[in-house]
Order: sequence, then structure tokens, then C-alpha cells
Amino acid sequence: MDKPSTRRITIVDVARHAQVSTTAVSKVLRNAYGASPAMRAKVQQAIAELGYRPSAAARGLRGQTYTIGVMIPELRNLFFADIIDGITAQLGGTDYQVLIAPGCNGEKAEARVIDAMTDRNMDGLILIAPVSAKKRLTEVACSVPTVVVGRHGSSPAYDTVTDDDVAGAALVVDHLADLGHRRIAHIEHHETDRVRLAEMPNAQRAEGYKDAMRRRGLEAEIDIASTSYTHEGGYLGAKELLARPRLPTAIFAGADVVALGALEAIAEAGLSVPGDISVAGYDNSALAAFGPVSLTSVDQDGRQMGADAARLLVARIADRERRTVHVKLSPTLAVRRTTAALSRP
Amino acid sequence: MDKPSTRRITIVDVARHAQVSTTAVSKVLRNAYGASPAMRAKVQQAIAELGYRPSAAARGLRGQTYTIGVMIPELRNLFFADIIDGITAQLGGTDYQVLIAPGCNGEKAEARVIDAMTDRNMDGLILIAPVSAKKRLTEVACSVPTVVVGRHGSSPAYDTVTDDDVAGAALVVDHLADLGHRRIAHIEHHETDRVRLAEMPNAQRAEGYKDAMRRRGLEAEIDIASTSYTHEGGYLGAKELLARPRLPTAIFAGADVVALGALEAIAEAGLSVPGDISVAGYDNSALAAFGPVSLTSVDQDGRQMGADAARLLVARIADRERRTVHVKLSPTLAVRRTTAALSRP
DNA sequence: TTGAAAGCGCTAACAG
DNA sequence: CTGTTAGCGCTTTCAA
Repeated sequence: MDKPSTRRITIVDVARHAQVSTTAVSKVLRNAYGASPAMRAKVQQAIAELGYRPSAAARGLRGQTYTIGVMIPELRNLFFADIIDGITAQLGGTDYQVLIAPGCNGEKAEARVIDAMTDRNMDGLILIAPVSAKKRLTEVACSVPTVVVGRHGSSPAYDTVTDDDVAGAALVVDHLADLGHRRIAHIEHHETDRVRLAEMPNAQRAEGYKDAMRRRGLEAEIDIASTSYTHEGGYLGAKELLARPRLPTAIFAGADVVALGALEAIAEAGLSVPGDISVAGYDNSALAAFGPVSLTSVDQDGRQMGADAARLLVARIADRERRTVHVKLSPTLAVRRTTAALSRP
Repeated sequence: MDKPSTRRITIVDVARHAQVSTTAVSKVLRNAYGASPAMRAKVQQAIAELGYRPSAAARGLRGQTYTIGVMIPELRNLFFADIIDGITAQLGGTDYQVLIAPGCNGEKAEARVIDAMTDRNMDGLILIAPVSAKKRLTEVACSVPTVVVGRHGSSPAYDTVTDDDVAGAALVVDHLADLGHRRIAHIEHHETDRVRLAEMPNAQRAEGYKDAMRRRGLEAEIDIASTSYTHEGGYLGAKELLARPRLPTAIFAGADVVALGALEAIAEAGLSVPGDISVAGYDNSALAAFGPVSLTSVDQDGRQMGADAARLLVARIADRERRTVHVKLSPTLAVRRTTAALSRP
């Protein structure tokens, strides 16, 4: 008589069924060195016949868990979804399983989530746009292989993948300047934290904007509304800009959602886009591409970023001593119907 | 001399530091019966002083992993994001950590993901709109506590949380009929799988549409285009409906994204909304609420569904023998600018 | 109430 | 190339 079949099938069962040792089974499982083809075949067959599945928990106690944790600040951001797609695509053929931890808005929540992931012995972490202090990120990276995505500033402890936000801002300014615009304003995300300032994409976009304006000889025209990367921030920022003595002829919003808010304020003011004012966003989200909106926006290749992050992470898991790599991708500009040549000279 | 501090702090370290047994520490960790307040305090302090964190992997080998796995077919669906919010909010105060498995489009991918989650000894699973066979779901539920969200059909093995799609469709039909419409057409998602048919929300919406039309004495006006729940499906579906001999005065699309496709086809045909044709969607996604779109749509309370699912799951983890519960929530209608009274009598 | 000891399923030294 | 054995960090009987 068999034992009640509810018991989980273990490596011991497989070993017995295949008439080999548990070590042999383990080796086959891990594709490790030291197992003859004949033994491999026997074990594989036993695994198939018994429907055995290795317990990740048990593996984790000694070796790897074959689990990659991804921290994502906001599920609704479509750009982040692209990154996830890139990660899963890159990891598709491997034994790694991607698990996403939701709801990491703010430093405290981030800490909780990162702890939760390390508690679960994850083999590696991909942190998307984390806001934690650099010191904290370095600590994390020292205890578990880590790749940071979407945050500037290099570290000897972790690899990074970023998009060139300075270049992205320049794409917008150049595009608008080429269309004849001179009074190009910018709506930025107000950053309070000194240390974080230089590392966050929003700051880089503002810097890129200023740099590009200077390069185009428009230094005197630099005009910034400092609000936040939200719909409301865009609305308030645009209202602020429209209330200034010299009206801008173009607004570069630091994010698509900001641009949408700005569009609302512009419409309220009785102005037309792009007739009276051109508007450009950043992220090229689905909202920007959506027909009725048709927003000119900077496109970051999220899939590529995700794929690169996954690739770097796997390499680091394999060799934790390797030098850190910092990938910086180049954005492109998706020109749509919210930007046009300056009509009033 | 201390050992190199890279070593993980374990329950043994805590026990030694607090001068108690590991058993005692374990009890405190789990709030288990049989630990005096004095001991509790000592252990708590030692945990705090050492910065100890229990290893979920090790716990999983004997007890719980305190991990809830959520399977989600599509990261970009904002309705699913609401569900996730509800889950995490409900689980906020507990020790449970939510982990999301991405990329589960199709039966095969679902199987892989569910396996991955059970391999990791997750304490419970929340499956959102799964497409796997009912038999498979039942098997899964037998081996690990499971709650199925967004799929009709009850089971003795798992709890379910659904929105009343029949009622949702009726809301739309009644709203349009009250506005004077009689020729109300529907764009449905074509379902091939026989068994699945009755359990999927799309089928329920189509049924609800037909039921409501009959109830309003509009049986002769029933008009369905069978495509898919995609933007393209909406576009093609609307084109099909507009090519029929008797033009509909209103279109009920089975999902918001379908409605957007329909709007495009209607605009192409030179018709206006809601002047010539009213359009309603389903899901009340951000796109529907978005100003320039302003789509009338059925609102399902995703947060509530997620919260209910989490609540049921926790209860089932506590008592696997309890009778299954099937929660069915009632949708509401968000009336916006794409529906209006029939102008041509 | 407390603690000693036996695993959970797997991997990794180490012998054969 | 193969098998024996000792843990990984925790929970859980079972005595004391």
C-alpha cells in the first residue's frame, strides 16, 4: 500500500525511483558537473514519471531560490510595465522566476519591500526608480545582487540601467527651437532631498532643459514652474506659467501625465494647442500615443532597459565580484500633433 | 573576536543573546501559545538589538512562508491594478507579503506561473481572471488555499470574488433604453472554448445584454458583433455594425478598450458621438474617465474585490476546511458624455 | 511554561 | 563518476 498521495514528492522519492543517490538527482536538477548521460536520463525520466517539482524554499536554504525580485513604485505606470516585459522576456529561457512586489511608494515602504525580498532569499533584485538613500541601496546591493533601473549616479556596489534624461530634454528643446520657438518653458518635479536631487530622472530632465536652452542661445528665456510629476502638478504648473508677464509659446512637461494636466489648464485659458502653445511630454506612454491626445513625447525604450537589467543581474549572480556596469540608453522623440511651428513671430 | 559580520543573524543568535531556547524565540515570532510575557519581552528586545529578520525560506520548510502569490494576466489593465491595491491594503497590517507573478497570458503560461508559486511554498494564491480549465483550478486549490477573482462559476474547492457582469450589462441597456434608444447593439468577445464560455465575464456581459434587451421588450433589436476585447476588436466590431442595413443608435462595448476602438470607427464613418450614436464601455478605466474621452462605462469596484479576495484567502489559510464563499459585487454605472438621449425618434 | 531534539527538502563537502 | 553525510534556519513534537 502506498502512503496517502497528498505527501509532497521529494528528491528522495526521485532518487529511490531512479535507483540513484539524492546527490545525483540534485546534480541533474542543477545541471551540475559530474553526472553521466546515462544517469541524467534515468533521473530525468524518474522526475517526469513522478511529476516531481523541486521546492524553492528548500533550495533556498542552501543554494539559490531561482527567484528574481522586482520592486516597482507604481503599477499603473505603463513605462514600468514595459520594463517588466523586458525583464521577463530576457529571463524567459532561464530557470529564474520574476516576482513583483507592489506598493513601494516612499522610502519606508521601499525598505519593507526590500526586506521582504531578502527575507525570501531572492537570488537578485531589480529596483526600479528607488527613492531610498544611496547608502541604503549600497547596503542592499552588498547583501544581494542588485541592479538599479532609472536612477542616475553610479555605484561600485550595484549595476545601473538608465535612460539619458539630459539627452531626452535636449531632444525636446531642439525640436521646439527648430520649430522657431524661443520662449520654451519647463514644468519640473520639485525635489526637496538634496542628496537624491542629482540622481533622480526629474532633476536630470530639468538640467538637460537648461543646458539645451543655453546651447541654443536661449538662456534668457529659461522659465521653470516647479510643481510635481502629477496631473495636478501639470495643471498648476501651466496655470503658473500662463500667469507670467511673458507667455511661453511652448511648454516642455517633465512627464506625460504632467503634460495632460497642462493641456487642461491651457484649454481652460482659452488657448489652443498647438496653435497658441506647443506642448511636449516625457515617457511616450499609451496616453501620449492615444489618438485624441496625440502628444509629442520623449520615448524611452523600457523593454530594452528591462532586458539589460535582467542580463546584468544574471551576470552579477554568476560573479558577484565583477566590476559594476552602468548602461545608459538614448531616448528618441515621438513627434505628434501637440507641437507645431511657431505661428506668431 | 567576532565572526565576520556578513553571516546572517539567525534564531540561534537571538536565543543566545536573550538567554533562552530557540523554541522560545520561535514562539514569540509566531505569537504562539506558551511564552510568558517576561520571555516575550526579552526575546523582542534581543530581536531588536540584533536586527534579526526571520528567513522566509527556512520558515517555509516547516511552517508558513507568509507570502501570498497573485497571478495577473496583464499588468497594463488598470482594473487589475485596483484589485492589487485592494489586496495590499487589506493585507497591510498583517505579516503577509504580496508577490505578483507577471506575464500569464494563456493557459500554458498560467500553469508555469502557478507551479512557480506553489514551488515557492506560498501560503495562498489569488488568481485574477484565470483562463485555465476549471479542473486544473480545482487541483491547484486542493494543494494550496486559493481565491479566484473575476471568473464566474462556483467551486467547492476555492472561494471566488466576481462582479455581477449580468447586472452590469443590464445597467447599460437600461440607461440607454431610458434615453429612448431601441437599436442598442453589443460588441462581444468571441469565446471559442465551450467549457470556459459560461464562466468568463465576457460571456456574462453578452448574456446580460440579451436578457436586459428582452426584459425591455427589445428582443427584436438584439444585434451583436462578435470580435475580441481589444482596441482592434472594437474598431472592427463597430465597422461591422455600421455596415448593417439598420444602423444602431447606441453601441454597448464589452470593455473600455473596445469602446475606444468603436469610437475610432464611428469617427471614420463621419458620425458623431453622442449626436448620432451613443457609446458605452465596461470597466470604468482611467481612459474612460479621461477628459477628452469621457466615456460612459460600468464601474466595478476593483479595490473592494481585491480586499474581499484577500480577506477570504486569509480566512481559508486559517481554516482550510471551511465552506467556500462566493462573493458577487454589484457594479454601478458612470454616466459621461458618450451617451445621450436619442435625438432622431 | 520551557527546552532538547528531530526533521522539513535540498545542496555541498568529502570519500569512495 | 557516484554516494554518504552534515548541515541551511526554522517549526514542532514531546519531555521535563
